[in-house]
Formats: sequence, C-alpha cells, structure tokens
Amino acid sequence: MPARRVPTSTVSKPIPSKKRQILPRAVRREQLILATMRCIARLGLSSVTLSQVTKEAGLSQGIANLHFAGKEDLLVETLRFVTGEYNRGQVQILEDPAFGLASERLAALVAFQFSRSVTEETKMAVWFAFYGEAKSRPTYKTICAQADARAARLVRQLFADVAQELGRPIDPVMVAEGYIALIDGLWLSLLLAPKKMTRAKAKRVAWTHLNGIFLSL
Amino acid sequence: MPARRVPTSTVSKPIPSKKRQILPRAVRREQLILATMRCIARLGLSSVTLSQVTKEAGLSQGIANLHFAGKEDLLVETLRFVTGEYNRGQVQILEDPAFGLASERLAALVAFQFSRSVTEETKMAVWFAFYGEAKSRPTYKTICAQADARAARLVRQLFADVAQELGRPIDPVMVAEGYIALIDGLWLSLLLAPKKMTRAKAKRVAWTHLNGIFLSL
DNA sequence: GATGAGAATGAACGCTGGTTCATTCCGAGC
DNA sequence: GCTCGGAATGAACCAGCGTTCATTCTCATC
Repeated sequence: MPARRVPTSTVSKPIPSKKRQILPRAVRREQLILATMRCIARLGLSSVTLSQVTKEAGLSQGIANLHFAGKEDLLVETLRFVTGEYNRGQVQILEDPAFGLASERLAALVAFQFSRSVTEETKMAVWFAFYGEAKSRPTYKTICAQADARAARLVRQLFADVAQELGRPIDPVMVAEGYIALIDGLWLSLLLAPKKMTRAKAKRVAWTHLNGIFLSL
Repeated sequence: MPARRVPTSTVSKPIPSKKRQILPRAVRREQLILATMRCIARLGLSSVTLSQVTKEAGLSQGIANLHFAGKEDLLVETLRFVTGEYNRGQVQILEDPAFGLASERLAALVAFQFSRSVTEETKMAVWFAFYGEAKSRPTYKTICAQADARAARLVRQLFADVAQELGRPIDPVMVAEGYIALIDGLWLSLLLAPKKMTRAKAKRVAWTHLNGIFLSL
C-alpha cells in the first residue's frame, strides 16, 4: 500500500504579472519565503540580499520590510516554513490510522523521506544552509532542534512498534538516533553529489541499514 | 592496540604578545586560518568579517590582504586546512602497515572519527558551515567533493578487506556509502545537540550499524 | 651600531546592502 | 463613479565591510 499523498508545495518561479496589485498579507509572505528559498539555493545563505529576493519575487525593494520585521525575520520564517512542512508530512504518515502494521508505516516513512517533494534540490539546499549556521545562531538552532526533536520522537515510537511487531529486542532510542543520522547523511550526499547518490540508491542504502538492524542475529 | 596518535592541531586562542613582530609567511597564514575557524564557530560563516578575524588573531586590520589574496581566499584556505587535516589523519590510519587485521583498522578508524581532535566543536562548526554553502559555491563544492571522494575511496577499500577477512559477501560501494552517511549524520548531531549526542554514544551507534552490516544473516 | 628591505599597521575610501518613508495607486465600500 | 485607507513602490540614506596604501617599525646583514 502506497503512503497517502502528503500535500507539499513545489518551489518554482511563478508567472510575472506586470501590473501592481494588492494581495493578502499571507500570500505576500509566502511569495517572499519561496523567493528566499530559491535565492538561498542559488546564491547561498551568506550572499542572499533583499534586493535579490524581491527581484526574484517580482516585487519592489521595500516590500520585505513591509511584511516581515526585517531580513533576519524573513530568514527565520523561511526556516520555519521548511521545517514545518517536513514535520507535518512526517506526522501525517506516523499518525495515519490507515496503516495496520508498523512495518508498513516504516516503509511509508522511507518512501516519504526520499520522495521527490522532500528531496527537492531547493528545499535541501535551504535546510543545510541553515544547519550550517545553526551552531552560531541561537534562533536557527532552536528551530532546528525543535524540528529534530519532534522528528526523533516519532521515529523512536515507530521503531518501538516495529520491534515489538517483529519480536525483536532492540533499543529504540539508539536505533532511532542511528537511523536519523543515516538519513541526514544521505540527504547531504543527495545535495552535494547528486551524480553519485540518487534517490533510489539512497533508499536502498537506508533499507540495507534497516535490515541490518531488524534482521540481524 | 590503540591507533597511533595522529598529529592534529588544536584550535585555541594563543597568548597575546603586545609587541609588533615579524614572522614567516606560513606562520601568519596559519594564525589567520585558526582565527578564522574560531570566528566561524562563534559568528557563523555569513557574519565573519575581516576585522573580527584579525582582532581574534591579535593582528592589524590589513594583514589578511597581505598574506591572502582577499577574504574569499582566506576562507577557501581555511576549508582546505580542515579537509586536509582530516584526510591526512584518515590516510595515516588506513595505510599504516602496523595493522595486521582489517577489522583492527576499522576499529582505529571509528576511534579516529570520534576522537576529541576530530570532533572538536570548532572544527565541526567550520566543516558544516562550508558544507551549508557548498551547494551554491563552486569552489567550496569542489574542495568538499574532493575530500569526500578521497575519504570514500579509503573506506570502500577498508570495507572490502573486512568483508573478505570475515568471509562476508557484501557490496563495498553501497556499504561504504551508508557508513559515511551515518558518520556525517552523527557529526551533525554532535554539533547541534551535544547534550543529547555524546562521542561515546555516537561511537556505539556506529558500532551497532557496523554489526548490523557485517554480522547480519 | 647603522642600514635597508620589506613585514605590519591602521586610517581612509568606496561600495554594497538593509532600512526608511514620501509618494503612488489599487480597490472595497458607499 | 468617487473616495479614502492602506498596500506597494523605489529612491535616498547610512552603517558596515573589504580593500588600499602611506607610514612605521623590525631585524638580518654588514
């Protein structure tokens, strides 16, 4: 059974409409956040400028400060956007009552983590750009830590269920830690060396790991 | 048998000497590189300024441009410094003729990868700061890719040896890919959540993974 | 001790980028 | 169709940063 489709946004440039128009605050904020993501992926977090972002969004220079408290706030909201989207997708799978077996749920999780939508180049570039700065930026660090903690909790629960289902005495905490680290590392390969690491290959590596964990003697 | 000690630098602030003095170019360059590392760890790659770096090094404003082609060049050399040091350490273990068994070599590798010196906060912060920007900076990307490729080659060879030694039919390429991803992910945890992920725990997670790979049925 | 080559300094310069705000103009409500 | 609140604009402002270079000072050599 394939995992139910999780609603995720795609980050591509919209058609430019020449005429000035007034739109709801929420729409403008999202336009700017998506433009920011594209800019981060193209230029890197340290070279993103507001004039680049607003040009990318097809809007005027000053608009970022109209809908966000400033550049830093826009960046923080961009990070929240990415982590929030991922967390919602994960929750949707891990709390979906449609799954009968925990192992099916695990299969859905793996599929989700290496789905096109999650491993989209732009999103992963944003993700790791913020991770790279998180060490020295308390705000980023907090957001990342919260997202990680939420994700870890779900994965631990899932692994405990799988272990019970298979009658295997594993330590869910340690195993979850390892699995999450593996996924992070695979995403990094996917981002930096997409020629060498494809989605399919990454998925196979993840399964090899899981088999080693759950089917070992 | 413990792995032979690999010579690695520690990144701590030197005693400030008030008097102006003339030192060899190589010394000045290293001073500046080490100061840059500390600044990146403290401020993040996107907020590093030359006046911060030179102040950290206890030197004058213009000195960076005297010994490096410019700020960008200093940053690139800093990245090279970190990747180079890691690669040399790895090579030293994996080509040390003193090891009899491949599995002992593997144990030494794991010990090295989670040694104090390698997992020093400052170095890992620098490492991931550059990885976060690598996507959008061809120069960084190239250096990271070369370092990764060198590391991967060594690990593949080692895994092939271990597999043969244990009489296990594994695919060294896939297994190496997975192991490397795991290590990267563990380093990330170590950097971002040192309260939750300690060196000892990370090592145990790595060994659990390896046991799953090499001792599974 | 004197001297010169060049290492080191740090003030000054120009540019870049975030922020501000006077002005423009959209569109909901009457 | 008119009007007015406020969304959107973009030029101007200014702080901060990288870079330069005239000047200072060190030390190897004689």
